[in-house]
Amino acid sequence: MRLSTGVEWALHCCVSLCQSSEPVPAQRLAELHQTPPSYLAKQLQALSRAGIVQSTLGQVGGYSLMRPPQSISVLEIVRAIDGQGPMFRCSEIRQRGPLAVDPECCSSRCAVARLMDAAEEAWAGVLATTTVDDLAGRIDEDGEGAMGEVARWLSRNP
Amino acid sequence: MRLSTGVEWALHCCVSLCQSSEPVPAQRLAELHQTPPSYLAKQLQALSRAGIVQSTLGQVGGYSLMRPPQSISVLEIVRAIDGQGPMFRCSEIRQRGPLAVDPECCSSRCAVARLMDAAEEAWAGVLATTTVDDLAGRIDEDGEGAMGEVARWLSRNP
DNA sequence: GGGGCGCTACTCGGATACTGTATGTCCGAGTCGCAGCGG
DNA sequence: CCGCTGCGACTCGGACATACAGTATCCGAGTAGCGCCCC
Repeated sequence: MRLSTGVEWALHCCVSLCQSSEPVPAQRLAELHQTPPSYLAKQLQALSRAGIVQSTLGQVGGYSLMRPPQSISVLEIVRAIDGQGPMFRCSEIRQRGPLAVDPECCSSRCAVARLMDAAEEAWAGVLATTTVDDLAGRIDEDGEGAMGEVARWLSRNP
Repeated sequence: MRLSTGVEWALHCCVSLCQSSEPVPAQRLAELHQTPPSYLAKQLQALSRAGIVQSTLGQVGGYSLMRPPQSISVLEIVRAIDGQGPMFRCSEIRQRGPLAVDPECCSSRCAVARLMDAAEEAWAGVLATTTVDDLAGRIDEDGEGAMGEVARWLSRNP
């Protein structure tokens, strides 16, 4: 059970994007984070499909946040990259084998699945209550104005 | 970020095992849950390495719980099958690229990693506070004495 | 000089290879129980 | 009748294939800006 590498990149990209009012090309984001440009593009496309970032075509196009960073939760980004499905998928073992339970008795989920769901909900809760803006603030505190540098670097022409 | 299929099987196996005082062969557990015997054996071996179950060799050998089911947490089992590593692995993006932060300023973890760690801790907390015994109890409630049937089936000779 | 048009350069987007992990399978090493034999 | 010994069958354990998802890459479709030409 490992999170995709792209999740980390996507999070950093969103944090970086909220420092720029103008669209930033994927190429430039890849340069900033020193990641494979083509692969990062894939992640950004996923964010675009999820309605988190907006893509602009053309010569001065690129990606920009679709909504204010206070209204974008970390969970949204993780789900967009990693997929919507639950981490635990019950295969209904109880309905198989010599002691198979009658299917019509299985209206409620298996106890194992219920526990796993509860755990995942706790996990998701932490991520849902943190926004991109929160994250940017924390990174800025850690790095003593690191976000300002990012903003300057993004606005600077290559 | 998907949990291994083996996690589900391992959990059900542990629940079943606490219904039998005598060792149960992997073959028989596979029959009970209708799973690939060889693959299930792999999971049981992992549980054995983790010190959760005890393996007994010989003609009437098999697997049995090494400790009372009240002292085995679900988290232990999940970790044994799925691996100990954290689900989020920080690649220290902040130390790369044109705005690389000085490595000696990175004594504390990245803000993104801290958040992910917190989320995982919340997840693990739920699983750590639930034991195999709890799980068996819940399954028994759901299935109206399902555990008793399992105990009877396991003690019955094939 | 102003407006329209075409070109170019740049962007994203999806279709396409490759790699690593999860899944699934197999056969060998080891051990216990039982039967047979001897005392 | 009791104890020892050998055999056999059953067990686990790790080494070996396969399938799928994550990783990485590329090229085509589309658009906006800019320069040029015409009026």
